[in-house]
Amino acid sequence: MQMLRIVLEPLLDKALTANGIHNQHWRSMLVRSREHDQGDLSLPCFPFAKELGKPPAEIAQMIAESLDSSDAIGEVNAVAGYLNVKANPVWLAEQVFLNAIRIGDAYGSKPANDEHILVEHTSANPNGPFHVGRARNAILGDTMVRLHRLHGNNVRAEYYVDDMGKQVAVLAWALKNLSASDVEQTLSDREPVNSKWQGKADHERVRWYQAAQAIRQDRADKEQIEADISKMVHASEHGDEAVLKSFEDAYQPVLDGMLSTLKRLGIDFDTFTKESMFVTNGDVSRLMKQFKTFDIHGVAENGAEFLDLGARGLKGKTEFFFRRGDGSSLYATRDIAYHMWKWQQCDRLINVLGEDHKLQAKQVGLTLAELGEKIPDVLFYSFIKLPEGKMSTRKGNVVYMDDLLEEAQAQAAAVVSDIHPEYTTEMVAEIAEAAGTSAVRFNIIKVSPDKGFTFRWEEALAFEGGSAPFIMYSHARACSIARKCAASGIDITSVLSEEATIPSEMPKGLVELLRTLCIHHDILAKAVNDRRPHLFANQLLQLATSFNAFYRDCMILQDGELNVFNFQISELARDLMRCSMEGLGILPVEQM
RNA sequence: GGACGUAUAGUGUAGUUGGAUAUCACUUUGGCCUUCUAAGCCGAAAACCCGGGUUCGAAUCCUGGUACGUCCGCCA
Repeated sequence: MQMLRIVLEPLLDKALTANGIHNQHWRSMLVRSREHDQGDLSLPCFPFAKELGKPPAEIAQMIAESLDSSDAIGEVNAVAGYLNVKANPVWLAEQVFLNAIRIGDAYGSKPANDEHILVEHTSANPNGPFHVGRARNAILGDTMVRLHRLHGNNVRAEYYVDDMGKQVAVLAWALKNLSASDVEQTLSDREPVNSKWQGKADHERVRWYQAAQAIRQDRADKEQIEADISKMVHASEHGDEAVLKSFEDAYQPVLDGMLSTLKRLGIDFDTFTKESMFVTNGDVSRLMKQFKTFDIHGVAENGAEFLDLGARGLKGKTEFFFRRGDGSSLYATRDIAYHMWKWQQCDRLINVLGEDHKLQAKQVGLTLAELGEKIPDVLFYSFIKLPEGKMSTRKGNVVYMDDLLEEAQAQAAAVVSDIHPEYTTEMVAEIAEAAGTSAVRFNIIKVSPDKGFTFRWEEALAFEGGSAPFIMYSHARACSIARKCAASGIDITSVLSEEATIPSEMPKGLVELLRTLCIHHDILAKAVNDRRPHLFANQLLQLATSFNAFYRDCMILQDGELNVFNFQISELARDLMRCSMEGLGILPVEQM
């Protein structure tokens, strides 16, 4: 609780000095109380024991007794060697009314500061529909974008389009050379496209890609095919505009299909940057020339070139190849050109990458350092697998995001119409869509990114306990109260601007809500700075839980009588829930 | 083989710049709707991979194992 810490530290400093403790190390020992019932901040006094020659319990007691009082401090106690300080609930309520808990908005409409942040995420090859594994990147990335905006930063969400190289070439070759019947014949042993997704280009065109992959292995003229594809790859890497255009015609509808899936999850991008740009504008060849001048530059037998990053501390395979024997560039080379370009337009750079990119990111980082550039922050995440094992389109062991969202919507609709038979079909569909997509996002974001994750339908579609609908429900309940007040003829605007009397005695649920409100911003800052969005997801669950406790203990409208203070707190909490939900991509519907 | 990451109740998960009685949810189980939305609330049971070390104090740090994941392409 930062706001309490600011008040407490000078008082503690004085009390500690008075008791003969002079080193300043204690500041880092003052931590959030582990025993929530005991306090908000705690100071373990064990390290002072040696210095003072007294038992820790006694020292804690001495400090407690010599601590000056303050409006901010409610209780001070010394237990088992710990000095516990609890904030005064009345003071917390004052802080809340003074707007100390305000956070920004998730749409970045009015950034509070001038720090420009570029978040690059997703950047999936445009060759097929998203499965839930690939979607972890998009959900993490979009959440980082939203949380940074909530934190007041100026953020750009960027998708790096892999518009050259072998994967796109294979897709382009297939669309040009294979008929629909060729494709269906080749893939006769696989599941057909779900009829629901017919006409959605990511689902349809991936069949061409898959058929081409099969044909490249088996067909009699496979060497000719390979040569054709190589020729296209080679041309693209030398910036051949006709070939790049044919690639674009092949992948763009696929990419559009993929983006419509993300759109359903509330995920948008500000800019799309094509990889080929760095070839056609000459950045890549300039970069390769510059690499030649480095003292860690090396040449292989066939003329391929590399940097020996072993000299810069890289372990294992230390040669980082940036140029093939035929003179063309590699993906990583272009990635470095891309990073230099990105650094020209932001103060901070965040890349969201799967753990399979760790080595590559290390190589890019070391090379950027060699070039005198800054190194980007990277948010790595571990993969999502299925109970049957690794997700693989080839083996048919895959769950498409489109299918998951449909199922989530359907199951949510069943719950809504069960609870509220009086709702119209349209209302049910709308609420179910919000609850379903929000639940899918939340179930992925609430888990620490570095933790492996096994996708299970029953967990992805859980709508109780620690889920998005649980949070949405608390918020909807707050909305319902406000509606009820308005309906009973209360002038909401004037009531909210009244100066309410803060009660000196508060029920437990109210105190808990105030304490939760007052650490909300601290947790947001930590989640953003440490790139750990799940911390904020857990805080939002805590906020919803605290609101439920407040709802239990504090009546707002009773026998037609409005409790102004309770209503103001309820509305503040409601607003904080709403913008926090938007920060995680949960839709704050007002009625459920 | 080498590098990196992960290991917490039956299940999933939080907590790791060392600190108290280890968080939350699901499951199991006992209660609460004639009062602002019960997708809710209150209670019970249940866990730090194994061995050593450092420390007043270790889930957290060091070390040695074990299990799982990822990488070790002139692919992207």
